[in-house]
Amino acid sequence: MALFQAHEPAELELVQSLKRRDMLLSAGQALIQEGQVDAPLYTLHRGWAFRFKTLSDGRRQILNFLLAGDFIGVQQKMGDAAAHGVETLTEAVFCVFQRDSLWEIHRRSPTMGFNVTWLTAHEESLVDDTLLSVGRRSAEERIAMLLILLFKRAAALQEDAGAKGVPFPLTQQHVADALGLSLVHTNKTLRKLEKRGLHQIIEGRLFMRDVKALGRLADLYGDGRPPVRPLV
Amino acid sequence: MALFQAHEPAELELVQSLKRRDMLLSAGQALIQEGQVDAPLYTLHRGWAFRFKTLSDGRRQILNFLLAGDFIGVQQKMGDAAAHGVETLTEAVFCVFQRDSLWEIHRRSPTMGFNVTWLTAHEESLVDDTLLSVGRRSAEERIAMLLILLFKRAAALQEDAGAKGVPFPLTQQHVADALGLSLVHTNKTLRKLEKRGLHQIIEGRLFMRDVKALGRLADLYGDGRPPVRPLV
DNA sequence: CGAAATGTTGACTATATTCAAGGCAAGTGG
DNA sequence: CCACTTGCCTTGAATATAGTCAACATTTCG
Repeated sequence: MALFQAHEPAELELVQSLKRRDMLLSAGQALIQEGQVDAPLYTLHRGWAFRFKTLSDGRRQILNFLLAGDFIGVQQKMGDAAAHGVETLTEAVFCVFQRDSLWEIHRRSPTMGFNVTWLTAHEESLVDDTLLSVGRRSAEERIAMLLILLFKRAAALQEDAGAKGVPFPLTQQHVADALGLSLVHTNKTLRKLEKRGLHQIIEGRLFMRDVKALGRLADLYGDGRPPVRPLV
Repeated sequence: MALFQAHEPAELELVQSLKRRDMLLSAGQALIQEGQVDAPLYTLHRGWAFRFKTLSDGRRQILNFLLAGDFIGVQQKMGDAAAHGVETLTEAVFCVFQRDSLWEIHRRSPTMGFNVTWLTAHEESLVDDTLLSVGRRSAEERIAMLLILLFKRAAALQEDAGAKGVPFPLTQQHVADALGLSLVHTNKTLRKLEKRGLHQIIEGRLFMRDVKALGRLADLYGDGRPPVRPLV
């Protein structure tokens, strides 16, 4: 797949040797509980998931969405409690690594170690983007931004996203929780943009009807296309 | 200093060999411009700074605050434009590395490479925390959270923070931009908490007057004490 | 000393939240 | 097969939190 770098056989072997097993979860299942100790490392092979945090009264913030190729669990140190939960949005397959694989990767392959750093930094930059949205964009702008970013990420994983759209497995509650909005306001804003002909969500698929207008709304720099990335 | 891990002589040497020079900036100076290409890597040795992003109409979001020991610039790939700016809050000393040091660190010391990954992941978790605040906490709660977190971080770098307070070089505009609030609302909320006796800011120093009440307000789990960390 | 940056406060407004009610589609059990 | 529940989407009305505007005080700094 064009999104991912080609890797040396030795690197692939290394990763294979650290891999424990595959894990299949159905939609809406928890992969990591908030506060869980010593959660393993994962990569997401297929499907969608998200990382989140909650306050004690139940308010939830989605930190980012996870798509194929995302690496999960670098944040917590060994022996630490997970600072965030991870839950699936669709049926999803994860590749499970034991906790100390992070160290093994660094020890046995500087290249792969570097890749892990890069992946981690890249994920941070996604959270940075969301923080800018949630802190400084209006509801309309936030939604425009989210649609563009998710569309681009999902489109990088498939062929003809323009015509067939991309999967959009989020409920409006997920959108609200990702953008720091209430469910009701999210619904109204989503409807407004759809009525203006900017996008459509039909049967769980997202279609971009006016990317330019959405981009203007979101004040998006650059093409927003995800960079080519390493795969662990 | 108790906050930082002890390192092997070989590791210290490696870092020294990659170091280009020291750099002194006065307060309010830009270290990295948003969009700047091929910015070097830095560590912050002394002083305070912050990372931020702006929208084209000037709205600004502060992503996080940087204190002594923080590593700067891992996010951008070689040849990439910086996705965020960095600016000093106080006079500050930075240690400058050339751009490819990141790779050299990984190549020449798996341990230090691992540390860089850890540091990057840790910084992400700070942004995660802020995103939770900005997305789901009220203005009062956000401010309580920010005060606690900055206090703990600053206190870890000095002796008797309880009595003498910690430096607090932020203007109210910085607080507003970090929390996604307007300047006026930030001012009013800050005054409200101060009148309730939760904290005081006097001559650029922050004093915690009722940490428990602040913690309750912020819905803070754990002790919020920053973990022991590697130094690069 | 004067200018510029920062902090403070009140009045007004707007964006977004909460509350409430209802619709639709899918799944479940009798 | 049909009533019933459940989850998700939709909409209007009332409310609240936070934003904007404006004016002035205070501090900092050249």
